[in-house]
Amino acid sequence: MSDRPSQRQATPTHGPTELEAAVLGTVARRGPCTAYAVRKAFLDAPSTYWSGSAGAIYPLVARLEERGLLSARERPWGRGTKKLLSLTDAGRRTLRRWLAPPLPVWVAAHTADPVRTRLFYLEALPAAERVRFVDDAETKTRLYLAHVRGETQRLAAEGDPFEMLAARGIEIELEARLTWLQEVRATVGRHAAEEEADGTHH
Amino acid sequence: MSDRPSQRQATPTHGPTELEAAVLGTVARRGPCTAYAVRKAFLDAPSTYWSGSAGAIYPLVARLEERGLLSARERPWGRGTKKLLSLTDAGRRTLRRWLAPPLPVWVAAHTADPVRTRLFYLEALPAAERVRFVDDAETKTRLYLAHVRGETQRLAAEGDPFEMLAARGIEIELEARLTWLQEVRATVGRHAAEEEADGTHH
DNA sequence: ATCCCCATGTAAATTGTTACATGATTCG
DNA sequence: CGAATCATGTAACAATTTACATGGGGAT
Repeated sequence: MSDRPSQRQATPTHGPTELEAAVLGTVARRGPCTAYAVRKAFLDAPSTYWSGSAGAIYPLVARLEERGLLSARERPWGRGTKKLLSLTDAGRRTLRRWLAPPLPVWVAAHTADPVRTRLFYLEALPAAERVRFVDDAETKTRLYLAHVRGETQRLAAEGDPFEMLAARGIEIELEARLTWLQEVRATVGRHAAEEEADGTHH
Repeated sequence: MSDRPSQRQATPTHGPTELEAAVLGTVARRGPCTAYAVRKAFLDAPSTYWSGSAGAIYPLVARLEERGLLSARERPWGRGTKKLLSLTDAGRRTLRRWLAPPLPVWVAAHTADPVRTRLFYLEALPAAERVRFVDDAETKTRLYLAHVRGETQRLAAEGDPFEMLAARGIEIELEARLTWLQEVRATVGRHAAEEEADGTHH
């Protein structure tokens, strides 16, 4: 497939990066809020994709202000002030353009699943160890899935529908991984059995 | 969930980054090969996660050589030479340790799906546009899925089983996304219908 | 001969990470 | 009053991207 975008590095013509758009989106969802609140939203999110580190958010917010996508007004806080961020019209347009179809092709492609990445190279492991890999992947996926299911239920009751649907999407993705791991187990298990039968294990 | 790793930044104690391990794994799979061949493997891979740019691979390979995980021997090529990379014993150990269970918790967590990310912020779009978003996501996912299915079939015949299983994993993930998009469509479609009924669209 | 692939890099810029630093506020 | 949280940053560093640069080999 062609069309190899950056996702990480901003190219003036290609709209915001994923993180930039996520910041705009967060401000849109919350309404006027501090950079710290945006940061905390990433910090609290279960994903490890964005760390929400101060060193990422504050410079990013400053860039978005410079580009006129966010505006800040000071709000008294203690004896100083804090900065409440809002979307400008341009910011809202940018967010909508990022969301609106047609999606770039790469957005609809497959994700980078570190379990799948490892499987791709699993040949480097002895056959018996491969079985343990699959077992471990399954156990940990199940564990994580249980947690996400709790979240989904909570959001179904109190959250907004989009947050809930996103959590539901995670559920479905993890269930799919479990299905896949069954197939993997079949192949990997057969290899291990054959090796055992050969007596080539030591 | 705790345990927030970098995935991108090497921490001496925490083993290789994903990209470093993928390079080691690629050399392990191919046997002795040039840095260019590794680079091309990433370039040809359908994933946009790693660009396989020269600026990423060559310095990375140099780092891995310095750390004694890869060794290079010169092979005559034209009037000069090219460098054939092999795994050292330490390199093989590092790769195995990266592959072997127990997996770090974050590896078994959900992936960063840009479609899901967008859905999380979809409220910022007018209701009618949201329906078009879902339609477009479905169409593009289906298209991509068709391509991957072809790949899987090809690999089932000729490829090694791990490559095939990885492709199969992508198939299952994309099928799961389609399932999820059905659920999303139900909610999003209902909202749009309600808005239409209200006559609040303009 | 021309074009595309093989092959190896470097340079500048950007982005993000970890870690540090500081202070105010709120809650128990 | 002490601890956790809110709030805002900066500094050093690492990794990666884009773009540039160069040259040999093989096929049409």
